[in-house]
Amino acid sequence: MRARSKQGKAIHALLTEADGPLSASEVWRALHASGVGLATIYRALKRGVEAGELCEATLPGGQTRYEPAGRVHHHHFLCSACERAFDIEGCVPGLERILPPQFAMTGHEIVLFGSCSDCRDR
Amino acid sequence: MRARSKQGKAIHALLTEADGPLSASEVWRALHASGVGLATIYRALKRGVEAGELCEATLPGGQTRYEPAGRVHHHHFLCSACERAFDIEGCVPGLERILPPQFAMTGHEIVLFGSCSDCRDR
DNA sequence: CTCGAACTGAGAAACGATTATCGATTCTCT
DNA sequence: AGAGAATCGATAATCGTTTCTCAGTTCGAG
Repeated sequence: MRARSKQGKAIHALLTEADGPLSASEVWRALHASGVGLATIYRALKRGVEAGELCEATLPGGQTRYEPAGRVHHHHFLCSACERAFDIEGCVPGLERILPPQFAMTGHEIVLFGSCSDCRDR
Repeated sequence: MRARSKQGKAIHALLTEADGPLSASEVWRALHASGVGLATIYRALKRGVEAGELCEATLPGGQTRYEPAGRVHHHHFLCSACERAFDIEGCVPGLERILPPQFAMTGHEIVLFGSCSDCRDR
């Protein structure tokens, strides 16, 4: 196993410190100024998922978002204005009560929509 | 205003009778045997949204799904095997309790994942 | 019935997201 | 330092989805 490259460290650090899952292009927006190419970002994200260090967040929207694996169960807030996703702690009980019996549930995702603090005033 | 065409009626009927929101390609799979072209489906879906008769379901996945507008509040089940979406009646209370105060919530979506009845045995 | 507007099917084109390719660079081990 | 493998950045290519174009058809008011 080879050590993580400088670029790989930067990508991983960005995802770890972010307020929520990031898409490849969001990572690129943050890092291309320091010379990181888009292909490198896609490669690092894919490698991260294969290595079990990252996982894909299943949110609405055209692009895959990534977050560090192994986080405690949480959900997401999606800002309709800036399209950013934010982590939300906690969950709600009673989901199995609305599940019809013919389905076998393996997971769930709750997405709250609205405006984030940066966009709510404007 | 012109009356709905034969094709438009078929598309609307399909969406109304479906178990959940359908994507353009799902509609096409159901109707191309009767000679309906893919472009017609995209045009009818877009027209339906503009006319307020249809709305887009905001679910994870690469394609937009459509359902008749004006349905009572409900959520969706997404089969991981066949990728079909199904309507689920009901909702759960307490979502506002997990919303951090810096966000302004305008809506929410709950997606349950798992296997539908057709896929759970295989 | 006649005309023009709206609609159609087929296929080409556009689009955004992602992946593959290239030669150059960096890393790790010896 | 030197060899070989992994990674890099740039860019071309690919992929699935959606839109556009065009010539032919259908609708509906007059």
